[in-house]
Amino acid sequence: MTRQRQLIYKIIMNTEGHLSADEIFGYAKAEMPSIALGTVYRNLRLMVEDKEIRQIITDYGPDRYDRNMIPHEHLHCDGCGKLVDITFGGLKELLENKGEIAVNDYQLNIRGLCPACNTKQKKIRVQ
Amino acid sequence: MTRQRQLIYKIIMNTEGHLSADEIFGYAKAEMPSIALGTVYRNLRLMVEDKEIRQIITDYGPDRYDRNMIPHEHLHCDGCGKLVDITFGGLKELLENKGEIAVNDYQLNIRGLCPACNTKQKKIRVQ
DNA sequence: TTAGAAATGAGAATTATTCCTAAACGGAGG
DNA sequence: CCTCCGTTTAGGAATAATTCTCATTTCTAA
Repeated sequence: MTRQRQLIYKIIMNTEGHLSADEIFGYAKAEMPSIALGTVYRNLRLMVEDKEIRQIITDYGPDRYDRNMIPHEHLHCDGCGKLVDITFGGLKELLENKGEIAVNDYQLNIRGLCPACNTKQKKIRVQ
Repeated sequence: MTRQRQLIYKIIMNTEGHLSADEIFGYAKAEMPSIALGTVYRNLRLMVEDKEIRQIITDYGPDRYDRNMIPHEHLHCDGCGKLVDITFGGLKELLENKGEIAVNDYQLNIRGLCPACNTKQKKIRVQ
């Protein structure tokens, strides 16, 4: 494992949120000014293939990368604009039973309101 | 509604599968050689906004467009390579009940085996 | 220590999509 | 039918994200 790959891995592991390749490149460049964007992309792809990290494909910008390998869903909140993790256990099994299919991997992207914004919204409605 | 938009709409409605913008452009050009790719993209975006058609974002190539507005999921089969529609009713409600969120829209992309390939696979295992 | 393999840095190339602008179209009112 | 005016188009340039190329550098193991 190269120094570059170690650094990229460390950055993702030390970050709570969801980083884009360019953001990771920015942080990496601060510690290792000679690193190239292509190296970041190559290593991200390799890590995704090795299932060390998770890739989130969205419809409103660049892909994002996530240290959380526990299967979970992503919610793009129309209220606060954030990309939020949602855990919804057993979806894989549910899909396999209902659909007569085999699921190797899946990605569920939701657009809607996160728990916080949804609660706010309900209160407004009640008033 | 312009002739261009009518043509694009007709092409999508007359196609069973999932077309990319470039494929739609190809069919449209056959009937109206002067049509521009930008026009195809613009009208596709407008139709998606008006919910006349559905956009499928994938992780292995260009976006695809689908006439089927009934909520459904997409399965990219590792066996035969096809992009298959899967209908799995009530997922929206399930998500809203479990997650305390509001769902405006969602997109579920599965990678795995379609019913046909899955059945084949099972038979092989049994033998 | 050195040959061969693997990974890097720098930037060109590719892919998918959006943006820009002058020209063409279309339909409401005369 | 004209003509005006807002809308849409064609064509191509621009952009954004990502991958590719290749000479150079860095590892690895004999």
